Amino acid sequence: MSHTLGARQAQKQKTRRALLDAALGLLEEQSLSSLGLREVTRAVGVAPTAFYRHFRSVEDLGVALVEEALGSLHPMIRTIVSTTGDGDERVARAVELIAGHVDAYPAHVRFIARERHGGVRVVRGAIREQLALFAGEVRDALASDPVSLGWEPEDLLMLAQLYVDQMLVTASALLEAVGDGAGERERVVRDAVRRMRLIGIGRAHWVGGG
Amino acid sequence: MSHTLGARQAQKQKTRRALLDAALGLLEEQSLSSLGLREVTRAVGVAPTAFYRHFRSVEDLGVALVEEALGSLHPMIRTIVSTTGDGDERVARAVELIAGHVDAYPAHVRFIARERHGGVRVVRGAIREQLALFAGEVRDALASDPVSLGWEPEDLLMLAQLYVDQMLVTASALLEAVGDGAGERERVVRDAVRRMRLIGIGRAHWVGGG
DNA sequence: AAAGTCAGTGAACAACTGTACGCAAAGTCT
DNA sequence: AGACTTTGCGTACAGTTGTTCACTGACTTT
Repeated sequence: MSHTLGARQAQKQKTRRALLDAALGLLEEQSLSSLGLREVTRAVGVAPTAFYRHFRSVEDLGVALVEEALGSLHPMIRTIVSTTGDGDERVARAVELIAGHVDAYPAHVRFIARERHGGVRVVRGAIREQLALFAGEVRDALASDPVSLGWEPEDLLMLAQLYVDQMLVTASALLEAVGDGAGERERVVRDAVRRMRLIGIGRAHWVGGG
Repeated sequence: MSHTLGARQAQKQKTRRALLDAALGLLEEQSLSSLGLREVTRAVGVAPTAFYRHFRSVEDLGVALVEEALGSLHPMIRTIVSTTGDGDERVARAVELIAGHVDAYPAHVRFIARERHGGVRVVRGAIREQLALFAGEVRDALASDPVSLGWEPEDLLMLAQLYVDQMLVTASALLEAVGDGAGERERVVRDAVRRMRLIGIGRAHWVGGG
């Protein structure tokens, strides 16, 4: 069924990639709901109608971008979550990992930050779904940690969501910081570390019920 | 200088309001960078060219919306911040206040959440600026609290930003919850309260330096 | 009462949009 | 080798967009 992906499929994938990349580039300075199909094909250098061979609409392309941007992030989540060591070390390691990802895929990060609350319903839904998966993974990791012994399941999920949100806030802050001076980036990283540390302290002294 | 604002100016203000409201309505299901000038005037029932009598462009209208949506929020910030009482009471009061605001001005809240990372640079800048003002106010309030005695100024601002971010996260979560069942809303409120409480606990046990 | 201001009009413009249709040509299968 | 499939092309259409211009008519000022 899958020898080496015939030259036919290969070319198709290539065009598809080009469309996705061009869209991602254009989305650095606008949002998905204003992105035109023709705009994308023009940037790639193919006829407008070629678009339909790959996506049913721009919204469809948006969903594909979500899966690409967030689907590939699961390994990183697991890496962060399974990192051993002292609390502060873990936080620093996690923020470094996030910063590295932002440097490597800035357009993906910007896209997610922008479209998470953006104007396209299905894309918002796709992002929400992926983030819920992340929160689930983080919660499971938190659950298998002695610190979480007295915790109720509900509170664990709450904390996991807080961590996921912080991850996004940090990523988006880093993105905004690349424009400003070089020192700005370090300031953002330091701030992110301290936010995470404060949350960690809250976690350590948490008392359920209330 | 301001007798009773002649019938001329009054009518102008009325149309301006209509434009802002129509735009706000249209922005519930799309983002600013895809909002057309003609779309807005059509919704109001005036000629496209009338738009220019009030705003230079749609971006301009966006900035006006930011000032309207966030400028009017300063009193609420001060109310939250100056509320006295036990920690948990304050948190519950604050979340209630936020929830009330979301109920009263859902379109404004949606607009801010959407355009904070949206595709229009000047609007992002305007929002960022207002949020920085909020963070400053919160920091000042935190500074004049005995709990913050050992705190460095930098850390106080960090905490203030964390609170402001949480406010937005809560507001946007409440917005998404109105569609789902009635119980969903209470769940979101409970979650928000616990997040804020956890942060408060982290604050109480914070140790600077490190 | 006359002169001036100015919010809103309506027609016209070039440029753009998404989508439908049939065609070409290259890859794949029998 | 021949039949089939399918990616991409070109043309065309109706509808939309932002912006310009000269205009009307109600309100203000003198």
